[in-house]
Amino acid sequence: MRIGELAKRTNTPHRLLRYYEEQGLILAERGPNGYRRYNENDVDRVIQIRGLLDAGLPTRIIKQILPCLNKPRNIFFKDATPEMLATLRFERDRMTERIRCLTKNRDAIGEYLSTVEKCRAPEPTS
Amino acid sequence: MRIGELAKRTNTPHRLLRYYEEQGLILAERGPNGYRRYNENDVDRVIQIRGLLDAGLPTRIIKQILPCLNKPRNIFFKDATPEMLATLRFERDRMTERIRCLTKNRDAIGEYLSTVEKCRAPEPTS
DNA sequence: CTTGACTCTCACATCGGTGTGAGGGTTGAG
DNA sequence: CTCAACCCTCACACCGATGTGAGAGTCAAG
Repeated sequence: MRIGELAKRTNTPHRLLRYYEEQGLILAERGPNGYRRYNENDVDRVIQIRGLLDAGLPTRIIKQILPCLNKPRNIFFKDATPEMLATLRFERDRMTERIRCLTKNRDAIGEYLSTVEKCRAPEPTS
Repeated sequence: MRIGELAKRTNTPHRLLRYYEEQGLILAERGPNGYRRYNENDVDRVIQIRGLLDAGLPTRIIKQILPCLNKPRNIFFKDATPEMLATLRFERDRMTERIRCLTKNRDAIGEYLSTVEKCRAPEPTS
């Protein structure tokens, strides 16, 4: 598929797809006319990228962790340098901390909401 | 305490504490000399703010949800407008989505790491 | 052939969070 | 008194993610 379709299916502006490519997060083949060609996998990949960006990870880190993820477990074992592994552990722990923080605050919001609802319920609106 | 101590205890540059104040996330009393005075609660509050920022929430949203959180459940029930409640639900769901994404990717990193470790273990380094 | 929808590259703009420094007041220890 | 270590405000700079638009090529439908 071409960039327009990918943009629609991932709900992502063209501009950002090109940006992600520039940052090395996705790579697109080119048709003879110079147009980018994407495949089905790219849809999930872009969605994943956007999710991680939204969760506060910078492209630099996403680029490092993406190759180690959701792959048919074949590659990426030779070039796993100690520094790389350390980075991965560090980011994994950082993500755990983010999850902890988000969960705590989300639950607090939920609790607040249900409290409010309880206060409102006995008093019918009309 | 003054800004320096808060900065040290929250591991946050002065600049940002002033920025958070400017954005309405914290509010500091002022001593007669104009110096900001903080209390113990502000330590946790700043840490919480930083956690949320790191998890991708903008100050604008943090400002909205903070008053509904970790409070002695007393206030903030009259001014809970329907729009406000809708915002809260929306952000809560967004946070849930972030948690889902982070968890999935963190676990994938963990899996990768343990796979690598398993490959390395049987082969002593020396 | 023409037109409109799509694509390309390039470049400048914006926005939020953060860094940095200038210029100046306050305060406590020596 | 003086000096160091704080604090203040203000303002400009940076960086990463994103918006926007100009200028030009491609291509299918009419």
